[in-house]
Amino acid sequence: MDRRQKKTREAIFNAFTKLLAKKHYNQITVGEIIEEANVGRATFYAHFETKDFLLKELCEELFCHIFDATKADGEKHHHIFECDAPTSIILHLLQHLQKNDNGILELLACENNDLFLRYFKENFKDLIKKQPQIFEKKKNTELPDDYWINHISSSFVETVKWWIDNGMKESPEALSEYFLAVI
Amino acid sequence: MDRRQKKTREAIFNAFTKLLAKKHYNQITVGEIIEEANVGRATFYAHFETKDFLLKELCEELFCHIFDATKADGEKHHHIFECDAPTSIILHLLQHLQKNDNGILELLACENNDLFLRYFKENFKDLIKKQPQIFEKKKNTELPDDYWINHISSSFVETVKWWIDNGMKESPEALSEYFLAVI
DNA sequence: TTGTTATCGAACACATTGTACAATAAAAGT
DNA sequence: ACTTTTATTGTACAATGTGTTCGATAACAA
Repeated sequence: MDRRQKKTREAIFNAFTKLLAKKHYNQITVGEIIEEANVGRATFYAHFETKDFLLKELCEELFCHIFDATKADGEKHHHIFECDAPTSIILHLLQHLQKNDNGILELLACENNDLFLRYFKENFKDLIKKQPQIFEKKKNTELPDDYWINHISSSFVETVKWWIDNGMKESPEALSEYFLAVI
Repeated sequence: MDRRQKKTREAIFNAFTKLLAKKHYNQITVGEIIEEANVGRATFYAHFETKDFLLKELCEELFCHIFDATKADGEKHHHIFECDAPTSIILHLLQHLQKNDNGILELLACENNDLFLRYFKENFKDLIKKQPQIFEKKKNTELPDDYWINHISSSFVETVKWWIDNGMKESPEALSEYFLAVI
């Protein structure tokens, strides 16, 4: 990709992220974004069809990044943990979040986090579907698989959300224990 | 309240609900609402400051209604169930939802249900906070109360969401069992 | 009946959107 | 170094939506 394209794309993402931390998505205008990004109006529309597409692409970049990193880490540390127990995966994710590489925390914490949380949950669901053995349900219960996967995914997302909203006082280890306790 | 005011307020709510079942909130214009409701533009703004306020008031009416009904039912049938076990309250709520008095199902099922689900969860939280004895956590775990209440509330909302998204094939009794099984 | 109040329709200023185009600057190919 | 291609820019533009104003009309309450 052209160096110029990367630069403007980056600038628009940064400006958008900065604005999202302050205002609700609905109240952010394209005019504000291009002003914050120092980018021409036509340039914006050359990159993104609408504001909605911008949001979508931002989400995809962020979550691809964090979940790919998790998977890569999982592979790398496979020998250390010697099994992919739930604890190790959950911990990896929480620690990764705590580091806050991409400013993802601001987006998960901001007022209109619905869309981010939805993407978060979908990515987590996929993670579980690919490795169903890590969260086996108790064998005496008659739950639909689909319901079970949905339940642990949303519980995890809600756990993270609770964590962030309460100032992230707890350690990733403690939070991981809470989560595994209710599951 | 004036009979005319009630009428227009009702008409606007109905039009808005109808549109919400079809289109995303962001893509609904005031123009469409007043056309569907057969109401003058100035009249709309005499009732609701903005579209956001309309949504807020609609949510409040709906959930006040359903949770008040639940509480009232709870009182009425108190002698039948003889205790406020989780089962009876959950069943009441699910049966109430299944009846779909206020067209609330369409709103919970529609594309942009985030706001409704949030209101739903908040109301459920309040219900639990007022009667904390019905969902006691296991005594050997060291969970923060706040985390626990948040967890069962969001799990219940997610259960209902899953139910609706899957066509509500299960009976309220079965769904209630699923929910209590994972809690 | 009389006074009050909600509604109406039309008009209005204003903001935002998404597009078009010619000029300019940066990148890539030769 | 020269040329070609491509991205960016600024401006202008039509189209749409927002929220307000105002006089006229109809429904309401006393």
